[in-house]
Amino acid sequence: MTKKKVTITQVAKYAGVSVGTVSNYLNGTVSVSPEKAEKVQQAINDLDYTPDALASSLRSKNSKTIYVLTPNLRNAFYTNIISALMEYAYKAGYSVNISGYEYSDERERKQLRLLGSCKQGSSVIIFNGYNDETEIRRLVKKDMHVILADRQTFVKNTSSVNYENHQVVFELVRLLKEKGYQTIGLMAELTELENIRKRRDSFIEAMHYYGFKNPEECVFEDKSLSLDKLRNSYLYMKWLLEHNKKENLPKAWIATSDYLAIGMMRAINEKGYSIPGDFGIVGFDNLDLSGYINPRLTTAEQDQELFGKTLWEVVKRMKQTGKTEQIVLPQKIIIRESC
Amino acid sequence: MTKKKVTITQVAKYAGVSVGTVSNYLNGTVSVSPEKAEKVQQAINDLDYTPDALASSLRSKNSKTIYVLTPNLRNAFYTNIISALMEYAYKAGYSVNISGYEYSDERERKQLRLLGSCKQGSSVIIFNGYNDETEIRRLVKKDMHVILADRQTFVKNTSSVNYENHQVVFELVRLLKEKGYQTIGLMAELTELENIRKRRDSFIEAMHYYGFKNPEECVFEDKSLSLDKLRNSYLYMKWLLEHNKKENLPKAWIATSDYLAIGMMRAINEKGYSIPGDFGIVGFDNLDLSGYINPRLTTAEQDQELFGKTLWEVVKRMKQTGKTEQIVLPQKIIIRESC
DNA sequence: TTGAAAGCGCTACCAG
DNA sequence: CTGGTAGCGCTTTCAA
Repeated sequence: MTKKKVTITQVAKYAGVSVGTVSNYLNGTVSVSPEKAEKVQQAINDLDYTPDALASSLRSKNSKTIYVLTPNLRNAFYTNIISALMEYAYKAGYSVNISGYEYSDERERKQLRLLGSCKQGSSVIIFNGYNDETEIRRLVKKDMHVILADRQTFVKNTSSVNYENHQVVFELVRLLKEKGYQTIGLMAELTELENIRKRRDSFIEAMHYYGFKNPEECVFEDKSLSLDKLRNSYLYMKWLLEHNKKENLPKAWIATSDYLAIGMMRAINEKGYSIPGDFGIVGFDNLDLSGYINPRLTTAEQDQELFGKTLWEVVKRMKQTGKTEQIVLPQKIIIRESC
Repeated sequence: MTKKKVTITQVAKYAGVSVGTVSNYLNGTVSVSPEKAEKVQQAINDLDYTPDALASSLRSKNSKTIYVLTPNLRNAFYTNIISALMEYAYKAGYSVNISGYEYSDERERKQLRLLGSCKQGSSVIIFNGYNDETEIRRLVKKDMHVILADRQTFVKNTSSVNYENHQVVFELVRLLKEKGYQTIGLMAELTELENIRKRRDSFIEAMHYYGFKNPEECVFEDKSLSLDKLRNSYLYMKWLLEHNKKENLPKAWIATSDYLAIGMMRAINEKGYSIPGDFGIVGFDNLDLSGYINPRLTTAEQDQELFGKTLWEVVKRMKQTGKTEQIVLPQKIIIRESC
């Protein structure tokens, strides 16, 4: 009872024309006479024909899918960007293929390797990632368009889209200093990630610059913080609060992501401390939620819609011109209640 | 300077065997003698060959990609489920193709139509959605395996995975009654979505059952609430608070999603009211964040990891047996501080 | 403009 | 077990 797949050949036969004509009609590569066109359309309707995208791109070496490799889909930061990207892709008839590597570099390399079996000319967007230069070069050599997103590493013949991460940290430190905080701590995730490392380094620089002492000792980082951030930062902060006198902890905190900040806030709240009274907190990302929690979170906004849009534009331009480009997007500090 | 794509033919030539042998070696369909195997592997390494997935599935009519159609990626509910699914898919060498339809039924149909050009035998997972029966039937007719997720609509020859939405609402109403709330309101999104409608209907039933009067008047629903939930529920609640005396509003609220609940909480907070003192709130979903906000949100948990896993199992079973199945997953109420 | 024919890179089948 | 060969469904020459 299984209906046989309708092919272009059948359509051609039904319409009494050649497959070439049907193909031309479908793609508009060459114009087709009105009568034939009508017959073909009729056949398509009658037979309920849909072109096979696979066969099409096999032959035409031109795939309409964008591959996205991301740490995971559990972080709104990525999903917002990808959403925006998908939006543009959709309008242009592209589809988006997503995979996650859960912050494992081994796994990332594996996925990258898998991508090697996709059509040349496909676009590949890689979020963060590390220790992957070799695999990336493989892809580039296979003529894929790779775009490095939200990371600093530079690989030859790839494009990149990033947020500015130096100046914004300086501004954050200055803001906290101006608000009167005498000590500032940095709560940071896994520093193998380039942009987090950048924020860490800039933090130390800025602290020196603004006259704080021993900034190195104010950096709190932990591998656990890159996974299940909410829970682990909560646990970490809770531990800090239980094992230190309040006076010995920084009065203000910069968290390298809003998730971290929110987890910390929970721990601080539970201990009976107030924000921003006892501790000031600023985050990074400006998640949708960050303006709705209590107190509302001060954070460095990274415009994700813009990022997604930029990504799409780079994809398109690379297809057209084959040229790579490096783009740096600004961050903006959103001052709310938490510091 | 562009490197020509390495094909199976070249590998065969280089290794001094036939393409068939290389294919057999690669797929393990038929065993290959050790010497030949070694030669082939050598050739693969030397030439840096990667099989073309497209050509492979064109020929074998067996695609290893799962298509997911979701309202969007901005809701952690979906992304958590998809994350879990991706995890299983990844382990089995499948890839996941995601598109969003932004809650537009027209757009959903369009995407569904596009999916028609994918390989027969592919799996398609559709989250929510409505007015799409015709397109779904088309896909089924083309021998695709379609799985309806988180929706009640039944279409012949499709599988489905859902949460139980009737009993859980009864339990919620009972919980609030037992906590002493005299009036309960329901804050609900767009009711074209089957599961939301189900919650609404169950709410009215449950309210009657537990002796509340005029439950129909306690239903607050608005189309705006399905998009940008956080902001729009905040705005809606703010409006309600400004245009009604506190005594005239329900003392307890059931929101059909945590996002809605969080937006409402913000509005209540801003007005200077306390939770759960002045208003009790319960949500639906149990987002990661819901246990970390202030006050911690009581909510009906829908185990998203389990949902994703179930989805994957259904995909696999459909591929193996071709049989469809209907699965209903339980919800669990997580009692925290907000009521 | 149109039809015929030659593949895209791979798997499946067949004979040996 | 192996090599040869016929396609999967489509696009793209190329002549007509």
